[in-house]
Amino acid sequence: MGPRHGRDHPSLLLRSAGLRVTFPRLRILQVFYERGTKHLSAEDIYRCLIGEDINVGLATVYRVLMQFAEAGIVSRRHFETDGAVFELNDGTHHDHLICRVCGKIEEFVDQEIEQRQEVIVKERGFAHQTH
Amino acid sequence: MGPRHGRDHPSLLLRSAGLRVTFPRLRILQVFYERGTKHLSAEDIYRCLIGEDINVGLATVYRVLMQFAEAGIVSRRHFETDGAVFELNDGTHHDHLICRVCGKIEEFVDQEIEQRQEVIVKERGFAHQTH
DNA sequence: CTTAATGCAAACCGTTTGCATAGAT
DNA sequence: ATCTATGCAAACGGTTTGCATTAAG
Repeated sequence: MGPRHGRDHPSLLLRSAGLRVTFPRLRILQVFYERGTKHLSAEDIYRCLIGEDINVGLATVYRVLMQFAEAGIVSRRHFETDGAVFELNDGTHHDHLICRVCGKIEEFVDQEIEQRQEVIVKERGFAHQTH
Repeated sequence: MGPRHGRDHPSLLLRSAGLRVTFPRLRILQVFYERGTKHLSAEDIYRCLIGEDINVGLATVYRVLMQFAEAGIVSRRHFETDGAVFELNDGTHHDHLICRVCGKIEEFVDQEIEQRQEVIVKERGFAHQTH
């Protein structure tokens, strides 16, 4: 059921998310595919789209990113800085390692940590549900 | 007398942080001590101080919180929501478990996770430093 | 043709800052 | 007396929204 992006044709990806296929949405997807950086702010994306033949407004970038996030196409992250960054979902979960000096973000997955998190959530999960 | 476990007299705490002892700073500290909730936004604190004999401005709340954070008295957190929350430092490190439905925050510490994090940071740490 | 998506500008919200005044040492 | 801290209001940056227009289905 989980959308397998990354290999799907962008139009199909949008359709299967129940979104109309429009220029801004395609273009924003493209930026994610093209860009080396994995974590992009709305502004980052907006700046990539300025000065092109067809104009895309900043408000649209925000709207599209929100829709993408709701559809599971991207994830919205906040880290410790103000302002959100968005990251294309590739179906794999991972954590982040952020350099406090240069802000560089590296990703990692550690099975031990994942397992312990599961245990802890389970331990407390029931308490939450009764709340 | 000497500092008592975990909670110095507020004035001493401020002094030892190199901060002048002022009404707003004392009052904001008090709010942290009195409030059951551990994670407070600037607004939360501000609202606690409205309608009292002496007025404390919102800008002051922000300024004081920033100073407290710099002095290590509180920590600033962002979680996934917009807006920062502040938490009194008690010297112990912990992680957070946040309910996606009601927003409730629980704290926990897990030694296995802490150790794995150490390992991972070390593994990648050198790469960072050369950067 | 119908309904959703877009651009633009204005609104918004949390946070920061400039400035004249009050307050701490 | 000095020099910092405060309140207020205005500025700010990121994000959202109202509305008339355009484009997708």
